[in-house]
Amino acid sequence: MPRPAAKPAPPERLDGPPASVRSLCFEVARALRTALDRDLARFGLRAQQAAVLLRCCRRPGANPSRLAVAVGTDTAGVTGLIDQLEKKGLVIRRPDPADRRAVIVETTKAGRELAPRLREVFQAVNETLLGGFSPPEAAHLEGLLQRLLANARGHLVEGVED
Amino acid sequence: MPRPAAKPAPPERLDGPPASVRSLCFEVARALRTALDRDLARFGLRAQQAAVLLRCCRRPGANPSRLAVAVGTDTAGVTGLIDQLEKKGLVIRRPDPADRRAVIVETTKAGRELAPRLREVFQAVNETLLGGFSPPEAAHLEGLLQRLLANARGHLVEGVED
DNA sequence: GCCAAATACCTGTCTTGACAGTCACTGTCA
DNA sequence: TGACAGTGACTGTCAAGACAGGTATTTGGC
Repeated sequence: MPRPAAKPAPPERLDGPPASVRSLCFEVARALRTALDRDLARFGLRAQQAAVLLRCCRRPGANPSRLAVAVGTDTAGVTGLIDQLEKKGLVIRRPDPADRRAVIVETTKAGRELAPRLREVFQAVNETLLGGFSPPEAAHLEGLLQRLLANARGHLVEGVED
Repeated sequence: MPRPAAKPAPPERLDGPPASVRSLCFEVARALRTALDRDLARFGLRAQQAAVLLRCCRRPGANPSRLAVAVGTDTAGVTGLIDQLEKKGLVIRRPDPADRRAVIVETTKAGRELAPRLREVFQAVNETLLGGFSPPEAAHLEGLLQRLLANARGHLVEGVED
């Protein structure tokens, strides 16, 4: 069951050196997730559950492995998310006829009907997030974030050879 | 006990519309946390535990409320983090003589000795993250992230009056 | 065709984030 | 002084991220 409403930690500057890029990334992500969870609460869903549902709608024939990559977790996490969505009657698991290890996740009628309203929530959050950004500015920001992401993932890969 | 090493989800592009700013924020935060956790694992700490410890070192006389704001969670979360650090012998709780409700979190000798090495890890991740960014570019990015954060938090506050 | 390796999914564990609820204590105001 | 709202910390609950380990199935090499 999703949280009713959230009173997130009060904004405040913390670090001696003004908030680093690193901590800003964490704070933005946290605020975003909280906003999504709160706005999705009236549909009885959390952000990740909604993301999985939308993904299933957009790309029929979804399986847990691909869903995991799409929503940024692993197959174990997706197993739980699908469990919840199945309990709510929004998706069903079906055995894959082509591969008996695999599972196909299909949306139910209820799931497909809910999807557009969830998309609106994501859309609204996206727009609020970029409020005051001109389209070229937003595109620029996107490029910068891509570079951050590449750097962060690079740091991960580097260390593997320890 | 911290995770030994991490094999994060393979990088891949997912969304029809190229990754949105929103999902990029999530992905960057996730990659960052994983990187920190992995690099801190050899000290037996997770990112949040290390953040709390460093905060206690930097600002002696820390209490859970302020720590919560500093590391981006609530007092309940901090209670758990302090529990872990106390079990590891890196901090101790002391009653606040001035306010019998309150607690002062102090670093132990072991905690203070560990701190510089933790700082190095955070520093290294910060530098990797900003690899290829010139100082003015990094400052610019910081400003953009501040705007994102304000927007995301604004969206939260907006909705409260529903 | 057979066996080992890889793959797909699941279960269980640990940690964290975000609450709600509780208790003890403080500060204030009548 | 005595009631009372507010505060600080804690407990408990639920969902999620990130693993390890396990089972069933497929695939590739021989």
